[in-house]
Amino acid sequence: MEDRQTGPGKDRADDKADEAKVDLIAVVVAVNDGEPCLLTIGQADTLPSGPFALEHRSPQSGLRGWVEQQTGHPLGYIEQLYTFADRDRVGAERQQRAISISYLALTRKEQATASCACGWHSWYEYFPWEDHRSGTPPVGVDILRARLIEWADAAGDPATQRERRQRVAIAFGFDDRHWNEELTLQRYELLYEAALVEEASGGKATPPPAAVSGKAMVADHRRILATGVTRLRSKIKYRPVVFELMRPTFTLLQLQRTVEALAGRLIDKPNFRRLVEQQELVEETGDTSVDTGGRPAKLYRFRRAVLDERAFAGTKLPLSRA
Amino acid sequence: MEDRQTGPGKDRADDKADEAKVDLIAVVVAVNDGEPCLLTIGQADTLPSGPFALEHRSPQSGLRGWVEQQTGHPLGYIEQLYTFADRDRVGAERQQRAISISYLALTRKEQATASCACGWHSWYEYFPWEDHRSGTPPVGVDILRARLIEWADAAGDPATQRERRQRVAIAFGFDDRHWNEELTLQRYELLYEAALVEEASGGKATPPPAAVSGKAMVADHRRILATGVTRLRSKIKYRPVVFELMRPTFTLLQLQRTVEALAGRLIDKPNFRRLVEQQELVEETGDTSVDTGGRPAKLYRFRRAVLDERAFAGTKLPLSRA
DNA sequence: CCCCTTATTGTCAGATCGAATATAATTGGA
DNA sequence: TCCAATTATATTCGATCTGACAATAAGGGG
Repeated sequence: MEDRQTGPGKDRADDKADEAKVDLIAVVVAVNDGEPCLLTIGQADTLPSGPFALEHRSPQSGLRGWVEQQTGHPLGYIEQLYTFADRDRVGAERQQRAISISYLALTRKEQATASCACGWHSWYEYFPWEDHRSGTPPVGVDILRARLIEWADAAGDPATQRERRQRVAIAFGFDDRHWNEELTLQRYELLYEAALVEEASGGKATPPPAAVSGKAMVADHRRILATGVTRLRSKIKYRPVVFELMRPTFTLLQLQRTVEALAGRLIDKPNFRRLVEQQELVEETGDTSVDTGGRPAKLYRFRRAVLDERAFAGTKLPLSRA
Repeated sequence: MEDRQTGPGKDRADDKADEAKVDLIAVVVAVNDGEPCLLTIGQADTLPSGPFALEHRSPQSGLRGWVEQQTGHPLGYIEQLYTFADRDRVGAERQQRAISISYLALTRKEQATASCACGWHSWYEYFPWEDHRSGTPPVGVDILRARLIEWADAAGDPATQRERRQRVAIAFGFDDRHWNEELTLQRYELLYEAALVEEASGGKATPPPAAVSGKAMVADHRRILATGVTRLRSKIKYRPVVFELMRPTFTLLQLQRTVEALAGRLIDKPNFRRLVEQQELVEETGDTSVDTGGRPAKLYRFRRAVLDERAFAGTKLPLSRA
């Protein structure tokens, strides 16, 4: 079975020119005090990464090694995100192809080890327009809106103009449309196309100030981050992954704040409680939290058993429409 | 920005040993007469694939080239599935790492070109236990069930026994649990672990006959197919991808049969109609179908405009519980 | 004209969801 | 000590969605 001789993928002329460098790259997320944080190295503009080497049994294990070596941070939950392999994705300087297999990792910040050239930064530093927890759109969105409409109207024919305006309106929830937090990647790609982020166009156009257009990253790392944000915002709605980010014991409000941090929007407290409880995702520990004013809150822990008990095709947190 | 010097992934010692062969591999799906079909080459046991070469602008374009060359079939819709890269995934014979970037492609069978060493096969030939459209579980599932329980009980300690039994029951919907059609990959991996499919264990154990355990495929192609089935069964619920598989014009029953073919289960006709219509996914053409007995059916076409109009975070076809 | 087949429309009860209200248990200050 | 502020927790209500089923319409063939 292993040694077939017919069919392709085997009968190719084995030209060594087809070989490629393969990198592993990680979007490592934690949530602290209601801020979703990203683990970076360098000038807070680089994701941890390293080459996929022969001694690695699997890409996951290779990734764990690189992240731990570069940041001192051991990883828990990991899932594959996407494989980036377009020819021009990393600049045209090298003739060898650059392939990056990206992963999303969830941890907690506390286990931080001491000194290293790494740091945690709120992911809203990179995407200021993604944080809608204040109820209203963040500052600067009006500037982006103006520039995006400018870009749409700069198109040649009216059909393209309309099409661009519509894409912008849907992605950003303009014109009475509701904000869809899962479109992070679409929004970033739109801003890139409109040359409103620093990474685009090799610095020909002049993007808005960083407070509006966000902190840039090396190569296409910010796009990879956007991919991770989109995946995570989608996944918390049907799989109990939030708990990877929680301490062993927590209050329901802490849990809610974590979800809100990831989703970038507020959710209704009673409804959130109802959902979490009727899904039996958590159980009381019996203790109550040391208080920050007001009535003490019960402490809960995640019922790991649910991971085995159920198949989770619909765990839905209350994050639908507007 | 492109020529950073700090950070990893760059400061590595450039040992050529880290290079790898990267393959592109396609799960090409069409639906004909209510049967979901897979495009294969070889002895109907191989997915179209080929090396990712330097001249390819992107993996997608490379994939299109390989599939067209090997099967004569042009591809339309493509999405990335998963990147397989574990060291032992393709047999231990070669010392070089084998990486496969897999894609899911949706087309229609009609555009088939003439002679080539390729063919279409119902995907239920590979996964007989996945077709629940008759209402009851397919024949042979009782055999699998017995063998799976046998496997569970073969575990050393009682804890592992219980855990295995529970995994089996959830994945296959035993013990009054409902059948979840999205767990195709989980089920295949369970059968693999229990050595009930031919690919497992190098032929040490004796799996059930092919009519029960399904047709085997080369290397890990069947696992890749299972990944594609899972993805597609999940995706039809929240994105209007079914229409990639339909003719330009179709009746609502044809549309329903296509969804049922993919999902492997029957759905309620009036509810399906209601959903499709209230989502405004289709519009009438004005014509009616040439009839196969009974009242003539209106013909519809897909409203491509919805792809632009909406963001599709919840299009849900009626495929929830039992 | 009757019967069979398929298409199309309609109804109804239960579950879900978003929104809002009401009550309980603390802390801190008057 | 009592009141006000704060946060936790419990309950209600109506709109919508969903799954199940029933009813009617429009053809073809005897």
